[in-house]
Amino acid sequence: MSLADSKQHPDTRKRILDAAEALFVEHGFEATSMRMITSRAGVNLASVNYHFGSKEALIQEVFRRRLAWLNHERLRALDRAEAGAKGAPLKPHQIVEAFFGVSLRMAADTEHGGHTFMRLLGRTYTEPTAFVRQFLADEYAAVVPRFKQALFRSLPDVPPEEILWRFHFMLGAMSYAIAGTDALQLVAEYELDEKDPGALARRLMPFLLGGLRAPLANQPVKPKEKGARRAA
Amino acid sequence: MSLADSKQHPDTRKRILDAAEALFVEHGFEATSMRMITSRAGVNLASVNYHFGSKEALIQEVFRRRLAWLNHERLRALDRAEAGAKGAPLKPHQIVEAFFGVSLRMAADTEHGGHTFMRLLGRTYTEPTAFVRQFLADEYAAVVPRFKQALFRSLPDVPPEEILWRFHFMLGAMSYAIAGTDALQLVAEYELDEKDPGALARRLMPFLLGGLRAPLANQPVKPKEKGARRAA
DNA sequence: GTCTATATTCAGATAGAC
DNA sequence: GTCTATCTGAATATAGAC
Repeated sequence: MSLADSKQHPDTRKRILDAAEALFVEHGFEATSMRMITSRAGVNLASVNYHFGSKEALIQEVFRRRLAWLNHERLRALDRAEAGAKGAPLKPHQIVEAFFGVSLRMAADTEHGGHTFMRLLGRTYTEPTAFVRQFLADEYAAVVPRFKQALFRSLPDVPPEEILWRFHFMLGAMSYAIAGTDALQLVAEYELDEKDPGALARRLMPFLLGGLRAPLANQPVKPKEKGARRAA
Repeated sequence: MSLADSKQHPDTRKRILDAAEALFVEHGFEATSMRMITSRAGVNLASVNYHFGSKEALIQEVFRRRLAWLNHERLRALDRAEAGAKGAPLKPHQIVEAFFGVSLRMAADTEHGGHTFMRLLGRTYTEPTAFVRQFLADEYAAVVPRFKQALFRSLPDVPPEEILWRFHFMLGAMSYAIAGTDALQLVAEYELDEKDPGALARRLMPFLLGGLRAPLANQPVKPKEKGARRAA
C-alpha cells in the first residue's frame, strides 16, 4: 500500500492470510505448519517469510487485519447509540447489541472469512499463547473501557465487579455460539446448524440479556448480619 | 490395578498425567512436547511411551481418568434431584445445579488438579482435534441425553431446539468462567480472580439461569402471519 | 521399570538463482 | 517477487543395556 510493496502480487499476501486463518481454526497455531499454509494457499513455501518475516508475525497479521475493522464497528455502533440517548444512560440491550451484534454480523459473513475469524478469536481468548494475548490486549485497549463504562452507567445497582464477570460470561456464550455445530453436536446428536445469521442472533441475544440482568445471588450468610439480601 | 501393572512405581503414571494435564492447559496439545512433560514430571523421557504407548494415548488417558468421575457425579446429582421430585418435572435451577454445580465444584479443587482439568475441558469443546472429539462424545453419550430430557420436561413451553442452544451457551459461559483470570484480564485491567469456589458459583449460576429462562426473541415477521409472537 | 543413545521425520528459516 | 535446495534444530518414537 504505502511505499515498498507496490510491486507485489496483490493476491499472494491475502491468499496466505486466508489459508492461515482457516488452518489456525482447524488445528491451532502450533499444529499448523508453514507447509500446510502455503500448500493450501497455492503459493511457494518461502513466500511466507518474504511477506511476513516469520510465522509469529504472520499470526499477528491474521488478527490485526480483522480486529481493526471489528473494533472500529463496535465503537461506531456504541457511538450511534449514545448519540441517540443524548447523555442518558443506555439500556443494557443497546450496549449488548452494539458489542455482540457487530460480532455476530461479522461471524455471519461466511463469504469473506468473517465467520472463520470469529471462531478463531473465540478460541484465542482462552488459549493464550502469551505473545498473542499481548497484542490482543492492545487491540482491545480502546474498545473495552468504553463498553465497561456504558454498562456501569446502565446498571448502577449492580456492583461493577459483577458486571465485568457477566461481560466475561457473555463472551464465553458468544464464543460457543459462533463455534457452533462443532461443539454443539456433543449435546445434540442430530445436525443443528444455523445458516441464517439473524437466527443465531435471535437465539443468543435473549440469552445474553437474561444473564446480564439476572437478579444477584444471595450473599453468603455472614455470621454478623441476620438477614441475607434477597434479590428481586 | 488389574493384572499387569502390579510392579510399576505407583508414582510415575500419575506424575506424568498431572504434568501433561497442566502443560496441555498452558500450551495446547501440539505445543506440548514429551520432553516438556517428562522434565516437569521428573521422569525419564522414554517412560511416557512405556506407560501409555504414544502421545495420543496419553492425551486420551488425561481425559478419561477425570471424565469418568465427573460424569458419574453429574448423574448422581441428577438422580438425587429426580428422586426428590417423585416423578414431577424438575425446576430448571435443579438441573443446572446438578450439571454445572458439580463442574464448578470440580473446578474449585485446586489441590488435586480438578481446576486444571476443567480449564482443559472447556478449551477442548471448541478445539476439536478430531480424535479428542470422538471419545469426548463417547464419554458424554451417557450423561447428556439424561440432562436434555430433564430440561425438555422442565421447560415444556420452550422449543427443544432452543433448549439445546441455550445449554450450549451455558457451556460456553462456564468455560470462560473457569478459564477465569487469564481471559478476564482482557476486560478488567486489574486483578480479578475468585479464590473462593462458592463465590464463582454465586456469580455464574444466576447468569446461567437468567439466560436459560429468558423470554424468547420475537420471531422474524414472516409475510404469512400478521402478528409475531411476543414473549413475556 | 528405567535409562541412554539414536533413528526418523518434520518443523521454521534462509541463500541464492531467476 | 518467486522458486529450489538446503541448513539447523527439535519433535516422536524405539532399540537395547541395565
